[in-house]
Amino acid sequence: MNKFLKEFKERGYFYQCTDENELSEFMNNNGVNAYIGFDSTAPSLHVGSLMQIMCLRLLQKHGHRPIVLLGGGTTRIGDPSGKEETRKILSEEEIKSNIENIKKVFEIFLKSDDKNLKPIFVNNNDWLGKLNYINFLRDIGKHFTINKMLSFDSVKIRLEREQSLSYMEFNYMILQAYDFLELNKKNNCSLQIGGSDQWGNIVNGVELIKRYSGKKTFGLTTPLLTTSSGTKMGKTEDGAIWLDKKMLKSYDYWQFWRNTDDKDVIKFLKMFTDIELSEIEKVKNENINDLKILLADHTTTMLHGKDAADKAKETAINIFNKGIIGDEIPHFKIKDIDLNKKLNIIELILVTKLFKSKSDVRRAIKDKGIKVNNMILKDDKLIVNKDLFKDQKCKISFGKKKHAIIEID
RNA sequence: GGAGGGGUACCAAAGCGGUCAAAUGGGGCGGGCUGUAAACCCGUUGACUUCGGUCUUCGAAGGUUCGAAUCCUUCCCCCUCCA
Repeated sequence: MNKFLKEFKERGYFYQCTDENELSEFMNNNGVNAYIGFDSTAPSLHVGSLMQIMCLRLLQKHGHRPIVLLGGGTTRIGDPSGKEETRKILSEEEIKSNIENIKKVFEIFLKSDDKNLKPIFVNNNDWLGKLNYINFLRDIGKHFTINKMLSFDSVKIRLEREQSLSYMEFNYMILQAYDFLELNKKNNCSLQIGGSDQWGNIVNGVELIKRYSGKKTFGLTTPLLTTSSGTKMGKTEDGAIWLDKKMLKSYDYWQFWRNTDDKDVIKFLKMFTDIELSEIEKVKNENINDLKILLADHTTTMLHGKDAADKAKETAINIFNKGIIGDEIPHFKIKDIDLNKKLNIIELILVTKLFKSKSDVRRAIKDKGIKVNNMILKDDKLIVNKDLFKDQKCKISFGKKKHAIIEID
């Protein structure tokens, strides 16, 4: 088997392929240009897209060229696949700024030094935005039958659930198929990779190209990733795990991986790090917590750099093993004069933004969830005085994992 | 266009004149156990509070009533069936 495909499988990225044997042969004989489309509905990507990004990395590793499609055009429509309801539609300005920001993620994850493997960025708005409806229907629309379109899961589910599917969304699959055709023509792209929920859309593209220009192309899908506990990857208690320093601090990113479920650790090491599989094989029976640290180190280094990863690790050791708070913990400032105003402890705690309301804080105090300078806070009527601030600093902890420092300004 | 069903907190779903800030389940959060894990157990899950209460919520706006998520009117949205 082709070595890219082999590793693709071994790392757990493989779900389905339109024609595995031929693709394998094709990739053996050619440097392949392969594309993955990314949603531009948010200002950044989150961990849910990480497997796809890793796929692009793997392509480069094996001498193939990634094409990153940031769907300015399709984002304006909204993919109904895997969605229960119609998505909100974003304005063009929002999409544009999202795309700019998302691009940065790929600049981090993908190499640009080799001009033959350097990622190509495309925005499907460039061609979808210019389409002429009549021409499009005649050239492209004729290759699709409603009969077939109705048979796709993305459509069937919506119909079965008695949820409305707008004509606009119904067209999404045609547009995605057309994207593939465009990329095939313009960028010699012959492989589309995507999540398993994209299967239908991908197959449509492969078939459209076959009919339109008689060329053979391929589709490859990755499994829909859930954690061992069955929840969707990338969504946690505090929201999405963003691949962006501004939206999620590197310490929190490190923590996310450090807190991986035992059962997922090896799987994640394979999927989300570059550690050679033979190496993973060697260490897989080591202490599970050390492996989690290994995972956290690698993933964080990849995204935020070695320094950030080291710092995050150090911070974690300080917090969990030594009870010391470092710089990675959010710092907040309070004015000296405010301290003289008989400030209630609740108001002080609110400064940390760990809570959304006073009731929230009171509740947490009742649950014994708040510590001030490592002491459980029992009295919600405590008046803040300067004794709480050693070296001008006061530490507020919520649960075991959330901490903040308040400094006198 | 005609007939019917429905819109309840993060989600699902009860309630159908007062005892409803709203059952129950899921999710979230905290605590316990532990390994910063899983499982399990306990608590909690609108806001403000001098902890007595107070205020704002059940698609929207009005109305009836001492009192409405619950009744009436109008409007908006969703679904099913018929044409």
